[in-house]
Amino acid sequence: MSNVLDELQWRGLVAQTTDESALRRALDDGPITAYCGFDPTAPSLHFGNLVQLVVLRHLQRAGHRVIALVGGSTGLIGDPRPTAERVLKTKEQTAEWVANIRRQVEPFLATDGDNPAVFVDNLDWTQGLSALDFLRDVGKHFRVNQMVKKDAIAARLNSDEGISYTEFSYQLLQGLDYLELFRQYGCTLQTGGNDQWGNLTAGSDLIHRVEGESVHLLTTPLLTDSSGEKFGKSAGNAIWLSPEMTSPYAFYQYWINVEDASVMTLLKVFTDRSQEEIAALETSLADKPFLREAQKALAADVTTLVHGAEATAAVQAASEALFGKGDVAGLDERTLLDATAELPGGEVTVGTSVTDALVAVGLVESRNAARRAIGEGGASLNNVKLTDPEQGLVDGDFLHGKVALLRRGRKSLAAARRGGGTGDGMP
RNA sequence: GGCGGGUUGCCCGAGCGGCCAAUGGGAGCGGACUGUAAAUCCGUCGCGAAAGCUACGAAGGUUCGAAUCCUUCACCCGCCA
Repeated sequence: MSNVLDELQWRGLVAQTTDESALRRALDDGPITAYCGFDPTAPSLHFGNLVQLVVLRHLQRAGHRVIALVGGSTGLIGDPRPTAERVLKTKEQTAEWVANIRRQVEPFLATDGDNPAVFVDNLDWTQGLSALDFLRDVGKHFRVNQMVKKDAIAARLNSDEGISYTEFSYQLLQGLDYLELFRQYGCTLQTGGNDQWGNLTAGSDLIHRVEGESVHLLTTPLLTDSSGEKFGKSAGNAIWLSPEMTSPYAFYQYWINVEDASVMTLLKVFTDRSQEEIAALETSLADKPFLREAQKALAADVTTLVHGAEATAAVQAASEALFGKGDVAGLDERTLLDATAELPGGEVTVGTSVTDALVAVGLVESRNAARRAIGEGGASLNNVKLTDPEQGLVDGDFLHGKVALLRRGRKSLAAARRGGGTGDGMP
């Protein structure tokens, strides 16, 4: 790979760029400085941000200087979504999330050596800016006529809800970021998701007007599955990078379950595997799909990237034990406890009905739902299908006297850990 | 400020005094088939064992009975000033 742009392209990480040949030349001519922003819209980064982190990694490894920006100020305003106005977060909340995100980004980039990543917070150059200065120095360079043409804004103007002035101003703030980084660091490339194109051009246009310089933009495609849905949701929940919010086990399971039609795309995007390795996995997928080698490779690499090798080994072993051919009742105590330690679960006493147990471990939301699941034949105890919602857990159900394995559907598992008491209803 | 339209379950969207826990679609969930894949087909989808309870923006009211009628409030949209 002569140019990092080629690398990014074959991996499917490039949706749009400004003047591609100029960008290619700039990347060839020597290290440039690139930045990507991460707004604190949640306590943790998520799947979507991972794509951007991967892009920064590639750029840094290719010898370019990278800046990771956290949106301490843009997070206070809110990037307009095409669908609905955001609820403003408190300043305290935002500051807390900024700190979280900053911590989460660091491990993805080299922070020492001769080309350390730079971390900035856009609150640093905006909090002291007065409204009047902002309107005079920044606002004057923006044409409302152009601003309203951007997709997210146009969608909102056409919606019932409209858009607040606050969110309308968002692109000015992001534009200012790029200008600021251009001035401070000579930054000439901004990356982001393709849905950010409008915000990114706000910056490059501003620099062009104010500094008379042409700078570059690069966006990554929106990743969708075969039915056009965005990736990064599991049962309606986002896939977070924080282990507190999405356990390493759940994270690994998400990737292992990726549909065949998408796994090659995701391998290219998220792993560092070479073209040869990926081609080999593609052959395996075509010839021996039941081995799921591509999914396993994807899950292993990405989990390692986000949670480290140790966590990955643990969840791999757990997955093997829980989904392998063997009978869970036959697992030795150590393996069983290690495997179930990765699962969500709860304490349950002997005598508790399986209905209550399913609720207690969080596999279903209500007793009604538990009964329904059992009625549908969709729940099992230690891999034995349940038929009677009133069945009580007995001593023998707790394997090695400690934990019973509850399953909902094919792949939702939880551990019922034996709690104190007999569960006979007597205090 | 005036006039008009709107606010229904996760989302879209019907309902316009009892037959409404609320048609339909989507998403979700489960089963069959498989490979912890996709597609397909089938089932299911407020809480409660049940009686019943809670729900149709909020609060009151009319009525034997309201998501449906009236009043006030909040928010959104449009037109006019």
